[in-house]
Amino acid sequence: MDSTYLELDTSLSFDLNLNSYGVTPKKEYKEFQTEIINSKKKPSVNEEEILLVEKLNQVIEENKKLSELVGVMCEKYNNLKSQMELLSNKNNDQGLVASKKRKAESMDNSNNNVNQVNTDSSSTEEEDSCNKIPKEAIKTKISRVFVPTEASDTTLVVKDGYQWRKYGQKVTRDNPCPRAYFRCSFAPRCPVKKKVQRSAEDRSVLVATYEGEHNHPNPTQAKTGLGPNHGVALGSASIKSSVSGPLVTLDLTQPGSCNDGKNSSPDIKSPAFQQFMIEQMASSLTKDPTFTAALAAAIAGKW
DNA sequence: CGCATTTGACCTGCGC
DNA sequence: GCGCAGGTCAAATGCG
Repeated sequence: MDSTYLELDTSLSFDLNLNSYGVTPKKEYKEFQTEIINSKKKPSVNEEEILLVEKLNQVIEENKKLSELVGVMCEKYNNLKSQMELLSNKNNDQGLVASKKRKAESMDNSNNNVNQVNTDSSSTEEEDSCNKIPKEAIKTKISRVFVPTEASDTTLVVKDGYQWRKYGQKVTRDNPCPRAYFRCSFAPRCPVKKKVQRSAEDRSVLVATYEGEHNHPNPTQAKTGLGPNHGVALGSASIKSSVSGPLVTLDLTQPGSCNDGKNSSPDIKSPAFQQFMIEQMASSLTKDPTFTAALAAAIAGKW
């Protein structure tokens, strides 16, 4: 399988500060502040200037906090990833001990097979061919999407273009915010599930975990010729803009596959790829009208 | 009336 | 074996 990783490390999160462009945010802001002050020589606008500087400082602080948050998230992701690699290595060493999957999941699979038994036998053949490997590692693609929302917004809705039907909600131990469970309802047999929960650390961030792959095109993107999975970027790393803000997608697909347990895409770690990602992020931000409008508003002191 | 959402009950895996 | 926690089911409820 072509599972790919977004190898995010803390350095990348610092790259988000645009350090890679040779310009530190602070420096840029300071230059900007002096520019503003120099450009406005009227003594009557002093108060306005002070106000502007204060607001810019606020933005700097906010940027700092966001960078720290991304850093923490990346750190945790890397920790989890290394743990998962350790676990998968263990499994390989032990001759791929059968995973203790829940009966419900196997029932889901059997239901799928029942549904498809008359029309499609390929799925059962596929399972037979990979009998020795845990189904989870083969069939379940897991990716995580971080969606910035307003903290006051209590709805656990992540607009990704697909149609979701909520089938459950649960409060988990590690997070006081409830977790909502969704199934893709666009196609009746689409196996994709989605869990949405607010981040315990930052209530303004929704964490959507996608499991599985859509067996149909994205309803909203089908017109543009994009194939399945592009809407949530399953199986790939992506940064994209949305109405509510930029989405950061992390693919948590396990390294274990039918072929091997090694990372199949080392290029992602390369500086070139990270540079590409940075450029994509910068491009997304500058192209995002919401962001540019907010920036303009901040400059104009209208926040 | 049909569909989506809510929510308590139930099921299953896991650790002790 | 028991209890806990995560995940799912399905009846009740709400809404257009």
